[in-house]
Amino acid sequence: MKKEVTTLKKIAQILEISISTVSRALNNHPDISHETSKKVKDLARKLHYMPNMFAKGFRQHKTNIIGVIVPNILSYFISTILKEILLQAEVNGYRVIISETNNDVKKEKEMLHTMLQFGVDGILMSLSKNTVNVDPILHALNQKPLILFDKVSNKIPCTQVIIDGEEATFNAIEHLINIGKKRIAIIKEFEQSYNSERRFQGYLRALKTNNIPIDKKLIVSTHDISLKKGRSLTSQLISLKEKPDAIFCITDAAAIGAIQTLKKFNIKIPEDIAVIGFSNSLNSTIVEPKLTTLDQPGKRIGEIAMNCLVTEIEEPKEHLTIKTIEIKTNLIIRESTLLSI
Amino acid sequence: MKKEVTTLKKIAQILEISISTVSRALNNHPDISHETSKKVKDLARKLHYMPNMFAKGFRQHKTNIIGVIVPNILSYFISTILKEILLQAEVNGYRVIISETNNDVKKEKEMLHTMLQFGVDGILMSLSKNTVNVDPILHALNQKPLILFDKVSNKIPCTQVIIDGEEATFNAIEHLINIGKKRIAIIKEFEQSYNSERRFQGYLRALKTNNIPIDKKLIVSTHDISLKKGRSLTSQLISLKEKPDAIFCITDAAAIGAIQTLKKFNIKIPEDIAVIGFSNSLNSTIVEPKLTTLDQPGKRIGEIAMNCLVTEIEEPKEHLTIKTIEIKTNLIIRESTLLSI
DNA sequence: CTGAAAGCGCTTACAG
DNA sequence: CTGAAAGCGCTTACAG
Repeated sequence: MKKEVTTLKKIAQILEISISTVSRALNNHPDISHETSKKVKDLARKLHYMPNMFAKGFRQHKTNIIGVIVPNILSYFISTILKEILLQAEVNGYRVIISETNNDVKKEKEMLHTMLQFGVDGILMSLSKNTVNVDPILHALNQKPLILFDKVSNKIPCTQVIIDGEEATFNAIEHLINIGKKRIAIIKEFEQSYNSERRFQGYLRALKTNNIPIDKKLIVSTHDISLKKGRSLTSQLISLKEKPDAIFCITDAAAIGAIQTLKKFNIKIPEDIAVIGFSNSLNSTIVEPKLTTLDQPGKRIGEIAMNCLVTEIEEPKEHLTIKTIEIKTNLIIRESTLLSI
Repeated sequence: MKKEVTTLKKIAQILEISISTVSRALNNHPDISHETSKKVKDLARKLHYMPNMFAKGFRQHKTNIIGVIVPNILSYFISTILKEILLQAEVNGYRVIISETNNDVKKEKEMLHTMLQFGVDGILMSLSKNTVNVDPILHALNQKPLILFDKVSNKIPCTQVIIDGEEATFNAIEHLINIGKKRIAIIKEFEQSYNSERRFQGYLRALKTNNIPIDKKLIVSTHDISLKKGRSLTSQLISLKEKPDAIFCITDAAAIGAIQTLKKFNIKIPEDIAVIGFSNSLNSTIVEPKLTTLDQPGKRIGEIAMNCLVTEIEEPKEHLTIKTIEIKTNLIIRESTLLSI
């Protein structure tokens, strides 16, 4: 079934010239006469010649493959980033190998290893939730260009591309304050989550800037932020003696859970309690009331990360240094905070 | 910056044995003495030896890379399939290169070409919406195992893995009939969509089986099925003199659009008009009322497609024949058809 | 049980 | 302008 493949050798034999000449002709080497070059190219086309990338990569120590490692491909935000990475890769002539860790640190390490072994030219990576020991990553970084995005770590001296979650949250909280909210709760993850912590810092700064006292009862954390947890933590918040008048959730999923619970208890949104999420996911326009949320421009992240990687592949850096690129983002105001004051 | 890499040669030199022996020791060749083998393996570990997969693949004409081509990675259904493909690939020792066509036929052809050139061992593919000329695919199929999933074509003699959309839709329509609906509308795509047509056949069969006359006014088609189109086509349907009492949409997105429009016009769901979608997407549980929908087991599709591909890679088939694997699926009944009769 | 050698398909410094 | 030859890192048939 499998067809015989055309090689340089075959073309050379038919044309009765050397393999070197064929190779050069096909690579537009200036030395080759126009005549020869044309002859070779015509025949190559006719025979559907396809260079064997393996031989080529092997020879040139460049594979034009980049590896991408992400925790979970099902996340819409991650998909958006991947989509842009694929596009940019194509534009720059790279193929993309994707691996998913499912937040398993052991797998993460293995995948990093496999990718290096495969000779990828560089790696784009979003850390798993539980990555504590960064040694495997440092080891990889020593061998090939590596760039982190979204889930990053300041223990790794490389380029890192993230959303400016601190400022974004700051703006979201100020928006709540502007519509008259004073008891603003936050549903976040535990401390080990870098993104959650940045957002929490924004929350704290906004309260401080506006002279609103911090009430620890309004700060609730969970290990795995999700729609369900959004529901249960909201139940917890509304059973407080002094209820919150707004809830900021560090993900849309949790915010949707919050909305569902508030509706169940007939609490008016946003009059009694306003809600803000983070992601601008598809769902945020499907829930009722429509969710105010922070945009998460995955496209920008993917674009910048990929372009940085291409640059580092082509011009390897001498010294490893941490360089964080923070992308500004916008608050998208919808019904869940739309108060006619 | 880049570290010196360990090769067989280096290990051989240090141990003062031949490269062949090192290679055999590492590959557990039975000939090698236990002692030598241990010595080699220990040193290899110590030096972090990683076989150069390019040299290996090049030598063995096997890359352990498979290519996946899909129209759009942002679709939740596609992501689910990809997730399972990645998992199965890992289990079977394959790496996965993913490309996205965005329904561009020209790109589809290029990607197919690039993948072959890259020496993938096999290809998993979901056709773009506009694929008419299947020659490039037939050409690829002649060179490497290729399996289609979800978006398939009966013009291509290969294994194809799909949802049984005909039966699924048949069941959905019978469910509507069982709750007393008689004027059942369908929102579908135009004829060139294979999946849409299969679902439409199920619709027709269900009506026929239950002696319900077909009313052409209740059959509406669009080129690009979407939430927006769900809205506008629903407006169209409810402006009919004889309104439908149920709407079946071939995607969840369109069904959500339908629900939004019905609510806007204060039409009761499901009492006045019931709605069913297709996908069991995340959104289907977020809309209110929650959407009755057909599950689309992406996991099963990914699993079966990948396993078929691995089989074909390991035991190439002699003759190319079409073989369609249809996966049964379930109706998930939620509020949008939950009538207390 | 081990080694020398050929070869996978390609590129490129060297020679002419 | 063109060719012969080496070499990328590995595997394996052949010989001992």
